Amino acid sequence: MILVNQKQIARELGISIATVSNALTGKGRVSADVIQLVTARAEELEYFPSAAGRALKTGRSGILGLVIPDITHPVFPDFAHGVETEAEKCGYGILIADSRGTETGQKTAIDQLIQRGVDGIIIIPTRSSNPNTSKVPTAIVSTPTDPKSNVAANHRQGGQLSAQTLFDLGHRNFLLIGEDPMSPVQNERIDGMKDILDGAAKFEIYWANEEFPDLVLKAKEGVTACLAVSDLLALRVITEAGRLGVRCPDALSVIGFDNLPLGTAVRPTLSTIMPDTTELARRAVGYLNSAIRQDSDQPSSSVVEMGIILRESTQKITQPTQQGD
Amino acid sequence: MILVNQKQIARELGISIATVSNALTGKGRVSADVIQLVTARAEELEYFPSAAGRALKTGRSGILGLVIPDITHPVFPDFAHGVETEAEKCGYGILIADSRGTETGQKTAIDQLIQRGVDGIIIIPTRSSNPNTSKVPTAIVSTPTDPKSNVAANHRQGGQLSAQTLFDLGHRNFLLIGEDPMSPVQNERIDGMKDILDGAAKFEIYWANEEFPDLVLKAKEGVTACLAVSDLLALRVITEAGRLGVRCPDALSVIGFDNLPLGTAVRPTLSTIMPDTTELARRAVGYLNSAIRQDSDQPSSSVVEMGIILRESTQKITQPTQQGD
DNA sequence: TATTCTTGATTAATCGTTTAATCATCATAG
DNA sequence: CTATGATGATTAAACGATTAATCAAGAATA
Repeated sequence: MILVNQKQIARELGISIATVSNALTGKGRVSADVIQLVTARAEELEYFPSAAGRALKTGRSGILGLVIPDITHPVFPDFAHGVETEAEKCGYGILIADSRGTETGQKTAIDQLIQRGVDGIIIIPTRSSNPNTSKVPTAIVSTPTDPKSNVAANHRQGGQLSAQTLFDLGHRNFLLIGEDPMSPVQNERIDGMKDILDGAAKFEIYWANEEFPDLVLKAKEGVTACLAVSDLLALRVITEAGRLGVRCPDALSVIGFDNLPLGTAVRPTLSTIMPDTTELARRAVGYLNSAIRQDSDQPSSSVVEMGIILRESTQKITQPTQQGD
Repeated sequence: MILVNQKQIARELGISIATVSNALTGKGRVSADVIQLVTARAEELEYFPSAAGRALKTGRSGILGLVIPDITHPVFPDFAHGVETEAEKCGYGILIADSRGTETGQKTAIDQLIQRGVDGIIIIPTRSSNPNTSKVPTAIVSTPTDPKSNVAANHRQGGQLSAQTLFDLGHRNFLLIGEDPMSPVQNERIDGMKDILDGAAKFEIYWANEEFPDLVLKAKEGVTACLAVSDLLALRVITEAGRLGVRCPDALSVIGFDNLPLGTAVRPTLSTIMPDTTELARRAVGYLNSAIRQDSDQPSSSVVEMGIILRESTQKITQPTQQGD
């Protein structure tokens, strides 16, 4: 556990510490052969510069904070993964903090991160909160309609894509299912669906935490497609339908959101709408990066489009459903 | 973005920096009223001690590293969440690194963390790798049979619990389904199931990435229960069975592992076996903590038992299945 | 009164790295 | 032959917090 520092390298080679530092960082004036000598010795001794020493002097820690409402939410890992790889490319590490969905939790999480000396913070805000972060550069990942959002996925366009896809497959009688009517994300997705369906098809909206639709009844009424705001909800629809004898996708096409791992495990496999999380992460890190180095060309708020993954759960309509009420 | 440091507080109050430090940390000798004065002023100015300065002097960063094979694996978030809350109780932050499942990825991840000055590392090793971490205290979270494991969930006992539960419900003809025959975790779970069933009941083992069983045929042969090594696999079984007309849980009871969120979304809701991840995280952090402070009473390798969550997918057997071949 | 203790505060050194300022040496130009 | 420049390396001062060593002054003891 003995530490190798520049002092040791300097002593061994009989040169000054400053020269070692200059040789390793490429700054200052050092002869080529001394650079050679120093880097070789550093390699041998497995020298790693002290993060603390460097941070103290430069005022930058090389660490970004990531604040999320809930680690256990299944959408998170993909995003975190993207942020992590993207940050690494820029030479940053990622310190995660869970705000536990509360505003106070978010505040303490942010304070924690600042206290640990992060250079910047990426925040996925808890529901309609107003994170105060005057002290450190920040990138807020929220929804396009959130005025303080710096980076967002286009949930509304995702909703449009969801509806349009099934409309194009011939469906004309829809069930739109959300989980929580207070969620901005879910509402934007629903709004997108309505953009397409309003006036063009029949549809009904249900919020699952209030009332779950009677799928047999709905099937009888002519519903042939169900647009869910999440894969978990879509899973519930598929399996609930299956147990009631409404076969999917023959009698009912279903599509979800977020491309969770369950989508390839369930039978039929689940079609889904999802943002390019890698791109989302790249923009968040990129935005933060330029905020940190105070670039003049601060990128403005950007929005990432959503894409679709077609699997078995969405099919062309079989019998034209002109029977309904 | 102006920084408040001890020097500023000292200057404003007309005292020395050392006194400020002593007052804030409670060390040294300081009069009660000076402590009062200093803490009050620190509060006002929203003073946060510089992580870098403190780390440099004390040699400890207050940050733990967490190395995992794959952030996007659905089991991870629960564990990460536990580690994060547990670490926070001990005053640590968590720096995450994804080893991407490869041995070289793991090596670079560990090096990265060391370079960033973490005080210790929690590693979930990539399959049968031998992480070299002589440089920093380490807690390895693996399986009970892995000799280098410091903390582990008792997968075998979990397998036993899975089988025993359904055996007690009257089932005597089982399907055991794994995904990957090379996975130590999955094999230990299967071994546990065999511990219970060998000689006591009829059973067959399938590995899904090689061959998925014909559920209709198996039902005809008298199978009434399916033990899957993961919830994702269980989901596939439930939905595959449903689409083939083998109703769950009436004709087939199914149980999985890991308590994924999908377990409450699928119908029937899924019974599952899972470790107490909070406890697992607590032990990992606890082990690491005492390794860092070089406690003499270094806890030995510990194993966390698994528990069961009973939901709708497991039911008492209806007709005694003495018909089989 | 002289000596020792106690209390409360200050000085100064230290952690490891960076960097501006300085210096020595040698070559080139005037 | 001296003045100027360029080159390569060294000195020394930071960064912010901690901490051992020191000191001053008043209280207690002999």
